[in-house]
Order: sequence, then structure tokens, then C-alpha cells
Amino acid sequence: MPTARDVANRAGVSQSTVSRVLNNHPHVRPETRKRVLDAIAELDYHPNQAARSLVTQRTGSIGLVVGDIRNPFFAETAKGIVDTSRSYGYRVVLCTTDNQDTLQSEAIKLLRSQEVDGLIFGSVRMDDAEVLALIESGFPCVLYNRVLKTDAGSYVVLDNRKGARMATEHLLKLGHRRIAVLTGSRQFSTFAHRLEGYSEVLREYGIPVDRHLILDHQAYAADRIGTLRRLLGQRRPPTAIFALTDDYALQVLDTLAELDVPVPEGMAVVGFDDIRIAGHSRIGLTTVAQRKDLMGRLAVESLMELITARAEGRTPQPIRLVLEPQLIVRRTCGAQR
Amino acid sequence: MPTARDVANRAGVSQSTVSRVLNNHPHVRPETRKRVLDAIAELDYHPNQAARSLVTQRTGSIGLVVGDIRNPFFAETAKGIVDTSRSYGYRVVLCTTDNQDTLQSEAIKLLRSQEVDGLIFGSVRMDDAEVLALIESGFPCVLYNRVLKTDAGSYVVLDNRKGARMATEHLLKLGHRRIAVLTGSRQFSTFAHRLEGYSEVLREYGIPVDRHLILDHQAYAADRIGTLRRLLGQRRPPTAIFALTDDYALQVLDTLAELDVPVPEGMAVVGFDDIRIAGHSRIGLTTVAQRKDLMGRLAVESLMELITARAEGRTPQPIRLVLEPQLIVRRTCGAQR
DNA sequence: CTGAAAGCGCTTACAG
DNA sequence: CTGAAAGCGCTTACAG
Repeated sequence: MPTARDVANRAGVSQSTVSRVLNNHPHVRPETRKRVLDAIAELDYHPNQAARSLVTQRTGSIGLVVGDIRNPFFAETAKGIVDTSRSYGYRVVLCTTDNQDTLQSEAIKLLRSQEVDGLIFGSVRMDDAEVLALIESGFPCVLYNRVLKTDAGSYVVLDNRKGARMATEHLLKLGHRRIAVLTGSRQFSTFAHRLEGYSEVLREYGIPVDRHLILDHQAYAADRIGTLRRLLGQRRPPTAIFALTDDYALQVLDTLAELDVPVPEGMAVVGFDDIRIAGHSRIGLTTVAQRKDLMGRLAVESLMELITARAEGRTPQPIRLVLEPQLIVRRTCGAQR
Repeated sequence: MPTARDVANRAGVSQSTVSRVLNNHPHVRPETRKRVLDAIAELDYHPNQAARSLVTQRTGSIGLVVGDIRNPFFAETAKGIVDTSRSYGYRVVLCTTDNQDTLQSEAIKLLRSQEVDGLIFGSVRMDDAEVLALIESGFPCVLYNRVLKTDAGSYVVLDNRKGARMATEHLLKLGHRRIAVLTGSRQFSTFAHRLEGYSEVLREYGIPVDRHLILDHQAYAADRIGTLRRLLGQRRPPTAIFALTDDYALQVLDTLAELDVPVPEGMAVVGFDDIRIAGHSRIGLTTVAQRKDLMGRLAVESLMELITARAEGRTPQPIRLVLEPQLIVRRTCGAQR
């Protein structure tokens, strides 16, 4: 592999000048610049990034930490994150954690060992002490999708409470009074906030929140048929299920089909996220849409601001962006009957 | 940030000894080791990766180059690639190209500037001169999913011809004689090989390949309704459509629904890939399954072998792995009527 | 406008 | 078993 020294020798200049040309410094004679550029082309020279990082103290990479990249929500936001990073000249290291703490710790090590300039977290738990400590140490990081309980740090999230309010109110207006909800762990702010929105609206309509209508996804996943059969076998069974992610909603549609419950006639179903497949004619899922591309873009732009601030020795204010949800009415809620 | 020098001072040893402990060298007195380890813990020291890379000439990262991470096939293989890489202590830099050459060139620069030790390509064109040159230069890289026309380099692919044969033969055995095929660009080996399998079987059954039954996805995408309407309006319209990816098949199901053509009664549909949603009760897509997790794992293992060989100065033989397809019969083909 | 020198933070022979 | 020194390949003041 050719080095800057090889280029310098070939162009008959010093290594400093090669570096100046490479970094577009002013004060290089056009003729000198051309000689260097020619030598670079002739040798097919590419500067060694490690050497560069070592002296500049920046890597040009960021880390993206998500639970599971196969989850369409994360795949769709990842697209925006990679594209926007590239526009800033940044690379993205993909870290998947399967929601395991040890794997998240590994991702955090990337920052500590200066392999990345910043970190974007998509699947943080509300009480995550490690991420909280990282933020408080002033390391550049941005949360998206989910936030910490303390509201610490910079983040880009949907107004999840509002989104859940919209979905619940939509079902109420369609006449539903017994609305079940399928939620994930309340350790995640997404579920906690969506559940709050759901409960709020019910109360505003004078409907008590019935804990028999709150299904935990973990229990459901362990026995789908049994869980839904029990739900439907209640004295006053629900007429609608609000699944707090589209992924959950797809599973519910699956189980209802197995139980021969027609949707929406026998049961209305609403999801959350508006992943691509939700709009497919065979699915037609009514759901709450998030601007996933925008969320990814804003997360990167926020992180870039934090990284720049740190490099300039500033202590930046946290950046907190809350995006607007949008209700997408399709077939599974029954509104289009 | 603390450095190895800080650790050395605190432990009362030299920097060399710190390095030895860090790299698990033998010949370090247990007591000395402990002192160093304690100092590392007290200072929360993490070795600077750039400095390490500079001297070891390895980065501990690989690049994953795919067209679009939102494509479930790539998201699902990416999972296997990230997990396996981690088991080797490697990080994954995610490069998405949108099938643009300039973006693929950028990914290749990562290798030239020694930001990654190797590259895994998921979306290579058959006639890609740049990737071919890279392989011939001996840079560690592995293709998966798609290969080059010259069959150069190391790769992990499905036996696409065989997969297409299985799907086509299945339709023939169901009595279909007019089978349309929806293909992507033949510049990609996946489509070229699947198309070959399709044509082969037809010929073996004494059925001429009718070019009016070969639909290009680009034309279809531009006017879905019109394209299918024209297909169905032929004198002898097809009774089945073989979409060469599940993504295409989902689109076909969508368009057929708009045209009020019942599946499978009015039209049988078969896909390729077996992405997760294909098995959903609302979709029930008959398709050719690929072991996407396995493919990702094997791609990384192959790349690790190439990287190791190169580091040891060996010139390794290309590694060529061809995986077996599996036909998954669901509802859209009509076999389960 | 250009070059010589120092230094980023590690690892690795080479001594001892 | 341990340390002093060199060097990986760049960038960046500092001179001139």
C-alpha cells in the first residue's frame, strides 16, 4: 500500500504538502497541487484512516445501536441514518443488541475506545443506567424512538402518547367501548407512553381501564391461541384490539385468523408504526404512522451537532425533537365498511 | 481519556507490560498482571483502536455492502452477518448503495483506506468491473446472494437455478401451462439464474418459452395495473405468475386485488426468498426458501478465512458455497385448495 | 507557499 | 519476566 511518503517522493514535495492537498488547505500553489494530485492518482493512493484518526482524534464513524435490524421499523430508520451520515462524510457501524445489556455495553465500548465519534440508540430501556452515565459524561449520543425515564440527553421521538390517543379515540368514535391493548414491556418508553395515551382517552370518555383488557406481549407470544381465546371468552369480551406495534398487530391478525374471527367484523384491530407491509392490500392495517425516514435523518443531524460542539469544546444544550403522529385509517378498524 | 501510559504509571510498570496484559501475552507475572488490570479498571481505560490498527495493520471491522437494508432479505441476512462478526470480535460497517455505482465505489474505498479488513457484497452486478478488479487484487471480499459473470472470487449463494426449477415444476404439476414470470434486471445473477431455471423446466416439459409472459419489473413498477391488465388480456393469458422475489410477489398480490382477480382461483402466484411476512396467514405465499441466517453466517466465516490467509501471507483458494433451496407450499399456488 | 520535526497511542522486536 | 526504543502513517504547529 502506498503511503503519503511515496506520494511525496513521486511528486517531489514534502509529506506536509501532500497532507495539505489531501485536506484542501489553502496556500498550496496550483502547480504543486496538480503534481501531488497526479502522484496520488498514479499510485492509487488512499490515506490510511487509522493514522488520520490517531492524530485528528476523530474517526468519521458513528455507531447505530438497535435491538434487531430485521424489525422493519429499525430497518427503515437505519436507511435514513446511513444516508444522512454519508452526506456528512460519516460511516455507520451497525450494532444489534437483541435487547441484551452485554451487547449494548459492547457498543458503548466503541465510543470509549474511540472507534466511533458518537452513538445513536434506538432501543434504550427507560432505566438504563449505563446509557444515562454515558450521556452525563458528555459523550455525543442521541436516542431515537425510545427515551430515558429522566428525560436526559438528546433525542428524536414520536409523540407516542398522542399517537395512542389518536388510535384509541378513533376506535371509541367507531363505537367500541371494550378495547383491549397488546403491549410490550413498560420498561420501554414507547410502550409506557402509548399505554398512557390509551388510558387517558378511556378515562376522558368515562370508561374505566380494565386490566383484564391489557395483554402483555410476552405472555401472548408464549401462547397466542390460548391468550386470545381467554380474552374472547370473558363475560364482556373486547370488540377491538389496539396492538402497540404493527409487528404485534400482524401477529394478532394471524391468531384471529386461526380462531376464525373475522376482522374487522368480529374484532377491530389497530396497530402502531405504519411499517411498509401495513399498507398491503392483504393486510390493510389501520395504524399510527411515524416518519421513520425523517426520524433517522434528524437523529443523525442532532448527533452531528453534538459531535461538532464537543470537538469545539462547547457543552451543547440537549436537542429534543418530538415528531407528530398521523392516524392512517385502513380496513382492520372497520371504519371503511 | 486515559492512555496506556497513564495505566503504566499507575501500575508502576512500563507501557510494554500494559500492552502485554491487554493482549493476553504469556510471560507476565500474575502479580504484575493484577496490578495492571486494577489500574485499567480504576482509570476505566479503553485502548485507542486507531493506534492499535495503525501498528497491527488490522482494523477489526468489515464492511457490509447492500442495495437497500429495508429489503427484508438484506435485513435478515444482515442479522446473521452482524452476529457472526461479533463472535469473531469484528464490527460491521453498513454501506447501502441504492444500487448506485458511486456509492459502491465509496464502500470499496473503505478497504483501500484500511478502514475495514474485508468486504461482503450482497448486491453485485454480474459485470461489475470494479468488484472484479478488487477480487483480482487479492483484497479479502466475499459475495453473497449474487455473483459475478466470471464466477470469480469467493461467494455464498443459493442454487438459484434449482430453486426456480422447483417453483416452476410445482406449478406445472398443478396443471399450469401458461406461467408468466416477473423478473428484475438480468444484470443480476439472481434473476439471470432463476430465469434460466424457469426456462429449462418449461423446455423439459415441451413448453416453448413465450416472451410475452416475461415481465420486467421496471416496466411493471411504472404501471402496475396496466401491465397486469395487458398480461391478462392476451389471447391465451397465463394462469400463474412466478415472481422472482417475494417483494415482487407481494406487489403482484396487491395489483391482482385491485383488479379483483382472486388468488389462487383466478391466478396462482409463487414468490422467491421466503421473507418473514410470506408466512403470514393473510399472505400465505408459496415461495422458494433461502437459509438467510446461514447465508450470512457462512459469508462472514468465509471472509474471516480470507482475512486470516492474507494476514499470514497465504494466497487462499476461493471459497464457493452453494446452498440448497427449499420449496414452501402455502396458499397462493392453489395446491392446498 | 513549503519543509523538518514532533507527536497522536499503541505494538513489537530487541535486550537484559 | 520486563523495559527502552523504534515505528505504524498521518496532521499540525513552527520556521523560513
